[in-house]
Amino acid sequence: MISANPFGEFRKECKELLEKALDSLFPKASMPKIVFEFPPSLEFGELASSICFELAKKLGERPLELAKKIADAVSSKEFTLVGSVEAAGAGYINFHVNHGKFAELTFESARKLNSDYGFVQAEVQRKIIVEHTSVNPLHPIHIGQARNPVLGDTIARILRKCGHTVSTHYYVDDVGRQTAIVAYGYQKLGKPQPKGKPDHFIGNIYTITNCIIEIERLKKEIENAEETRLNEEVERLKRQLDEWTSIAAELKEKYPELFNKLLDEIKRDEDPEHVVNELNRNYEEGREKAKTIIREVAEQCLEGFRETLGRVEIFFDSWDWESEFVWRSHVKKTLEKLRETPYVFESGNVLEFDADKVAKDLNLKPALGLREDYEIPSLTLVRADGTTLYTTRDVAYSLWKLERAEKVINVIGMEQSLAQLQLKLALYALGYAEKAENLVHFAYNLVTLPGYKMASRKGRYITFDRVLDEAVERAYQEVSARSPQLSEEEKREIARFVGIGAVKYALVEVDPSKPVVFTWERVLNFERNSGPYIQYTHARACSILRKAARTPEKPEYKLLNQPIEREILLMISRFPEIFMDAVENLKPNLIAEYANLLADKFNTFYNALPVIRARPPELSDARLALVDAARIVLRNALEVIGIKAPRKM
RNA sequence: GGGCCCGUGGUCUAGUUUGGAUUAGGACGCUGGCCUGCGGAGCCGGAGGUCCUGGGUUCAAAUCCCAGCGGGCCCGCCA
Repeated sequence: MISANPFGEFRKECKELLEKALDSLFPKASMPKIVFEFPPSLEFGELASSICFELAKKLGERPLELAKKIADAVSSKEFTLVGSVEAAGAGYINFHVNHGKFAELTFESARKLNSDYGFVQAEVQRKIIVEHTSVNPLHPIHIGQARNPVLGDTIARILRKCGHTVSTHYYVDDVGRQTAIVAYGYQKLGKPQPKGKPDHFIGNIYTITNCIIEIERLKKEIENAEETRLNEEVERLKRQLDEWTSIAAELKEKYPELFNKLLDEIKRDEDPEHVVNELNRNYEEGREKAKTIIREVAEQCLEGFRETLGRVEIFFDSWDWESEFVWRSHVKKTLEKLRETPYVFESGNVLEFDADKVAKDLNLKPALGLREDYEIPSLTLVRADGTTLYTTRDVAYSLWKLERAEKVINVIGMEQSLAQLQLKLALYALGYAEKAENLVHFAYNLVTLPGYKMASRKGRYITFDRVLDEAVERAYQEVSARSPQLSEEEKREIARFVGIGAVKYALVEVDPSKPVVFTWERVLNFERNSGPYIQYTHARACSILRKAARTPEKPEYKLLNQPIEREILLMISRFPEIFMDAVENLKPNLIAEYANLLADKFNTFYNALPVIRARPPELSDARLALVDAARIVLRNALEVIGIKAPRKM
């Protein structure tokens, strides 16, 4: 017999036993919901119920007395996976598994299901779009943004594993002032061939151009403010100017040639900002000249992104260009429909969306987790010059996605929570309540640097490429020191998956809602609690199986009675439940944490007990089955978070 | 000013949604052991804690509620 969820079978049996016992003992009493918890130690069994504390009040008995009665009643029933039931502590009912039977079920299930073990299929399989990464094509992906692809890719992987049809989408944000700025600089340089990696090259042009334009803009604003004698305003602007001037000095030192050339060229324009705005408007209108230049820049950036993401084996099914939604009138049509609702109004020359009124009229605040007295800020849909804003265009894009999938998960940093809320309310306003409910904002917290704040517009960031380079280099040094006998090619290969495994693990391991402070120490960890540690443990398990060179013919599972063996058994049996928990709550970190804990236990086992030379042979066979099952689960867990499980390293 | 997120030994982190066991799990760092054993990227041991604070609910609170405090983010005709 095998099961997709061995621990679930045990849990089910415990529940049935407890229900029957309660029913026969207290046929008339209304029972609290039966939930189980994990005892603090295996001495107290594998599952426990604290129902007696609650029942004691209702029935006027002591919890422990009740627990004893219930345990006795349960014990008179027939068991299959349950081994024994007892009352303990102040009133717990503890359920122990029958180790022999449970080990057989668990290890045989893991080994037979193999690469499918743990991945319990969803009851309803859906079409799901996961939009993630979507870094603007202006500069390289930096380490602050790298949490996004790693989380997004893992979410896509776990959803696929439970049978959903998942499509990963990258939203190319090529519309807007920022892309116009970089294209402007690129044009000023005479459309140069990139030196080095194209996204890095474009990133430098962007930062420098943006900086020069900002300085010009601030100088003009200060002149204006001085004329009207707004002293506070002047001070504020001067502080901003100071900051940009120091950024300019940094950039000039780092990239003197590029900086000076851009400065000379931009100075020729009377009003660079006006040229940029013009370019932006021409692009939205789909004029050929603007299209050629902006697409050229964006494509170069994306080429760099594909290379970086390819290194970490993250790929996309669809690249959705924001401009397409503008040019093909999706945005215009959506705006027209929004205008017909009572929630859009003009203010000055701009068009505003009253998100708060929608929430109030449809009574959505409680469902959205908002207080009634919280007033949701309105959203500007259209600028005075007639161009649209990012969130406006995102409404059209979201509708497009929701027409193609039953559920859409947007992996976007939590700093965009308000915009995502306004977007959702726009869908409600348009009458797409069901679609709005199928739109999920998967919000994750920021990655920060200990010294200063990363700011891509200011050119202050550590690129993802650099982090990957460092990690692979460190891994190369490690592998060279540990295994000098390997060929150069083998060392390079191992260094690659070890270094990248370390980085991915570090980014996926932490609860997405918690902030992460980036340190090299965190990412370049190859010891306990790291990707490489789990990879190493997997390789160790493979090594035992390789040396044994036999399949376990007649394992006697009840001989696996050492505490560490029972702990590993329990963990392997629970992998399917951990996976389901990770899927339902979109918490990929649970799988990383689980894999690390299983690796810990496996290493303890490895060190304490012999496998191949264990006697009698039936015990050796049972341990071999355990090792094989652990190997399978470690591999499955690593693969579902996108980390390679090597046989050797 | 308003909203959201986070707060757990020196540092990092699990547990908080669904409250439970005299001992709040891990890791790093510190420290003492284990290299003739199936891979030492390992194993075994030790020291180190106001679970941010104060109230409340409960037989039981790191977990739930209220009020604060600290840090981050957002409240733009940026994305």
